[in-house]
Amino acid sequence: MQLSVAGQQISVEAGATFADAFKQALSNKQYKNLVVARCGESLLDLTTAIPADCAAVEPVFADSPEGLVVIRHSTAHVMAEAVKKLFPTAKVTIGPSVDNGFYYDFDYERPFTPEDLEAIEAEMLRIVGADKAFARQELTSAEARAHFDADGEKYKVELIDDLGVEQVSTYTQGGFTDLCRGPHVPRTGLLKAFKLTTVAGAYWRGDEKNPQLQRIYGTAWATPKDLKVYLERLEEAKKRDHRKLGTQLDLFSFHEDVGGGMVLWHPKGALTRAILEDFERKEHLKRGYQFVQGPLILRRELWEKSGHYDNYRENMYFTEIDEQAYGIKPMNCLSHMLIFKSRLRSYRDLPQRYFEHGVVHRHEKSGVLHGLLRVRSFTQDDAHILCRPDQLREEIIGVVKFVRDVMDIFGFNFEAEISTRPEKSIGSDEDWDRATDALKDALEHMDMPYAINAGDGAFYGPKIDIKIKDALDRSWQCATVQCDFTLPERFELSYIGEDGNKHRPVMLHRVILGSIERFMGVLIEHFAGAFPVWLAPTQARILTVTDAQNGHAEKVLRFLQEKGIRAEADVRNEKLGYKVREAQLDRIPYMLIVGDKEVEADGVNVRVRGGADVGFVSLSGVAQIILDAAHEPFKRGGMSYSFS
RNA sequence: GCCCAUGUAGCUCAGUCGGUAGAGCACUUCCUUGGUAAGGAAGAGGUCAACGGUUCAAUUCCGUUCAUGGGCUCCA
Repeated sequence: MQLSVAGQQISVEAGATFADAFKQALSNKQYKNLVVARCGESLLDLTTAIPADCAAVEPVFADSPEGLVVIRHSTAHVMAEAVKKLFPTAKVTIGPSVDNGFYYDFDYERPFTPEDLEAIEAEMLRIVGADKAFARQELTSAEARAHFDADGEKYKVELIDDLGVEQVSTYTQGGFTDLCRGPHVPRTGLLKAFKLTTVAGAYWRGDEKNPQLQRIYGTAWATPKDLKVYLERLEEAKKRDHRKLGTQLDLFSFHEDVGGGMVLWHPKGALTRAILEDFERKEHLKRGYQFVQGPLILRRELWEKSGHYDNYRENMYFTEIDEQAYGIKPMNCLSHMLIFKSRLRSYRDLPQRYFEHGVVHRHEKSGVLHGLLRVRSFTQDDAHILCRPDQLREEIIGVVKFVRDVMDIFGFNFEAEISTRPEKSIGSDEDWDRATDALKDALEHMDMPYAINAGDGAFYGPKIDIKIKDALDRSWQCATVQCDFTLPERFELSYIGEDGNKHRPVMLHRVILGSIERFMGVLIEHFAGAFPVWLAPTQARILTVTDAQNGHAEKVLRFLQEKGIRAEADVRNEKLGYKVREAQLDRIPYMLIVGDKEVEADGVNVRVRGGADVGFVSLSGVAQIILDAAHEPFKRGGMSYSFS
């Protein structure tokens, strides 16, 4: 038969496998790097006989995204084999590939220890060294069920029962057989680069009511070199960890006596957030938002009316005084609605865009707290837009544009997701459909691709979530736009229309940065602590060579401060090298060195954060350099900003 | 909330097989006045996370709580 293999027409005998075909079409080197075959949409084992309906086949190499998925999945099987060999009473469950690696969940009588992981990894290396074949078997569900039942693999039996199909496939390598759709690499010898990383608890089928299993995570790559690069990237991420940098740069801390998830902002961290917030306020004013502010606690009845008491109570803090119950706000919308409601509104007044840096408290489960990225007390850059239905689309577009403008300043890329109606929710199907359509419509108008997150909306309406991608290509949920037809209903918000009758406004909840705390955490990691000049809490530090220059340092400091530059002077009795090192570790953008020469010439010697030596610069010259650098990120959008 | 691990000086960590603790950096003082990533010396600094239990004796063993870390589930 004739078929196209990697773009070449070749002929193969009937019954030939994909491996036979590739052997003809590929160089020896390419062939060795081959993992599976792709025929149309499906990936197939190389050992599979070429089906009659397959006219064109493409190779999938080890280092391709699809190839890596196969390698990781096969490595998971090898790990399961190793675990069964070392711990025969462990029950296997599932073991998929994930980003950068794989995991396999086991039911075992005790937790696995780091020493167990070493032993398992050593056993895996033996299995890989033996270069065993992965063999696929097709069998009926009944046969497979009998096989796993005989082995006491109750989880596999449950999986087969739930699949509810006639035929299943299994894969065997060495003495280990696993229920699996495949495909797999042809031989274990192709798995050249893996490492077990961690062991963790996980629920069977992700449900916390189910038994807790032992999950072993590993990473696997096409080559040892790729593995090494990945492990180095992990090290890099560790160095950028905002919790570590937060201590090193003296930005913030947590205190056991304060409670979990409560941040204490130190002067440098508080200044940086103040700059962020100031920047945001100015951008909101430019876009027609109005500042408002509500209290931290509101009477419980109000939360009952909004539906938060029924739907969100377990996440709220409550307090009581004079027999009056109050809820500490987990969201800012109620005050904003009451402000809207405080007087009669005309259709001419809409949209009303209320903005507040609102401090909210949410009692997140103790196990989910994570540095600044998940806290219990945080500040949202929150706004509620109350508008007419016909203004909805334009308002959503305005918000998405706002997000784009702001994220450009930081150099973040982003992607959008639309989340639809969850099970626990309020409002009519019609309202939900209308709101969801408006969100889709706005993203389509903006030519922004989006994914759908079915059932992931807030209880009061669907939403667009915007995830930003940082310097290490990790994504973070920050901005969100939530459409809400239900709260205006519950609070009987209205405006007088052109027709003189009352009409119901639509409310948009939206945040741009999300939470200031989380965004700060993301920024710290994105910039590895080296904030851009406009955000850096200290923009310049004056370093004296000896105390003979203290007077000049004082003069330079005052000069820069008068220009609105955040500067400080290091006049300690230390050597210059020592001061430079500290300034570098503190990620100060500009080090201004003053020795006798600079006093003489009335200027400074500039060293920038990256280590480059600018040389001698006059006082007005250095102020200009710093102010220009602070302005740089805003140039692209024709924007400007300065904190003073 | 669940599973596992961890909690010793401001930071990073040693240590005590049960007899109340140590280093480096940081801090203070002194010497040193040194030109681009750590000059030298001395000093001070700890209820060994908190609370209970076992013990003649607990920082060490056990329990509980709190906090932190890695996951699960959930979220800005």
